[in-house]
Amino acid sequence: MRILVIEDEVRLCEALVQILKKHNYTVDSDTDGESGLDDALSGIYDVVVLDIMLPKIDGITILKKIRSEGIDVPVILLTAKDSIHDKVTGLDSGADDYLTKPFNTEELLARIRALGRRRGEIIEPDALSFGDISLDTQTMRLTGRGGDISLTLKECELLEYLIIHKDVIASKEQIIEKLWGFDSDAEANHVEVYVSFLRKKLRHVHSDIKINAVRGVGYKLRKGGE
Amino acid sequence: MRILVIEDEVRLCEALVQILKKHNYTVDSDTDGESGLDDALSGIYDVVVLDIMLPKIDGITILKKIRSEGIDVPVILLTAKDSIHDKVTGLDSGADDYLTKPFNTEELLARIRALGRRRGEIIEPDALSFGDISLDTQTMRLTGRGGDISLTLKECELLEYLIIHKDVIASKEQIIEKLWGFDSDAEANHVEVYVSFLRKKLRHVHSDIKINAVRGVGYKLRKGGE
DNA sequence: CACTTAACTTAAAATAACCTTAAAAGCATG
DNA sequence: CATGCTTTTAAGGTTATTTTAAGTTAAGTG
Repeated sequence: MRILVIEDEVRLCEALVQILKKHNYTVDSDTDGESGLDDALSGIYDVVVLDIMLPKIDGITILKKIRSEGIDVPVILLTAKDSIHDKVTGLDSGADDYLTKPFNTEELLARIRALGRRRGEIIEPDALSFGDISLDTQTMRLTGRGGDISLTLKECELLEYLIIHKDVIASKEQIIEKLWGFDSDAEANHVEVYVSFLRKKLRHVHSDIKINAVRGVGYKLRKGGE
Repeated sequence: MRILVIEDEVRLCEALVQILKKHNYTVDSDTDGESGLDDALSGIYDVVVLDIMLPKIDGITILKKIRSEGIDVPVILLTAKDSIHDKVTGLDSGADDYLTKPFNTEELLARIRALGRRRGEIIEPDALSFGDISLDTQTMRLTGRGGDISLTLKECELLEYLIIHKDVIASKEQIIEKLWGFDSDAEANHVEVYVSFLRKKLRHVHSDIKINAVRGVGYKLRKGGE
């Protein structure tokens, strides 16, 4: 997952890069329209985050050029103000989404994920992380502070689900639906078994992450110091 | 935090209401444009979730009417397809955000929270609270002025019921019906036992909330200075 | 004030949820 | 078709929660 950020405000640009990298995306950036356009035309990116107001070449022009070259990478426009005009022009020119400054991290990340879903592709970061562990869903490897280990498909899916839903308690029903499908006859014990497998592997990589069972409700990840 | 959902697909509508309620929002809903508009014009909502395709009056018309009445409640549009046209029309008409079906819970919740932040207000779920306590029904944790503690399922349901019905005296029969179901053979003593459990936990978090027994009638919460 | 009844509290029993492990079954690969 | 790996099944053990039950306290009533 490669993201290109084109934004001339240096501080904002760096902040964006840092945030995205933190979430395990691969990120490049430009601070002017000219080099931004060059990079965008390379066609190697999965998402472009594009400011409208840019030195040398403005965002809308870049967007039009990209599209006229037949590159249909998802583009998220950054509009300086709450200017409907920019939005409309941007969407007309082939943008997939816009974001009004100031915006926050969560929102940007949500939109990037949403873009992936909308196109039916999966624009996901290659690795998820939580506390002292990191999960590479591509290679299905779990890395902790004391080594790494490979997971089976179901283990990986379960941990992925728990990390993505780290803020809520994931019920067994939800987990079953996700891992075995909506009308499977999988039982609660399936989940319990995999939770048990995962806990063992978490210990194996010396992570201090715990899978907390909330009786009658579901499971929730917990970091060491909580 | 009051949310209005206007959506004609009954199943989707109910699902939305349930999900939002589960996250401690107060939710009303309509399944056609006419009653939807009526409710929206009341101006009491903090967010409106509005489907575009609706019987009687379509979403865009509703949106325009709302705005022409000077109500600037945040509106999230639900667009049936990936139709840029709908988005642009919607944004022109004064929508704050849109969501393309199908979408998932997380995304909707994120957008609702994001809307609040963007406007600088705090559109947060009412973490069910009363006096000096606050109850998170998601994690089943009770927080008081001197720490927090986890509740069991029944304890949580009981306290939730008491808080929601804080203005009236909750009878044991009502409580039994809510916690154990309509035709259970649960007895009055069950309620008494759980009231006792709760009182102990309220003391544990140093709350000054009291569960008042009204002889022959039921229970009612009371704040410290009452 | 004595009596009755409702409510309170607590401990112990029963139940249901969850955990773990081992073994069987399924599946792909060489 | 044998091997190794993943997934499912199943059983027994552990613990948290719910229910039962019994003794105690408090409130209302004549």
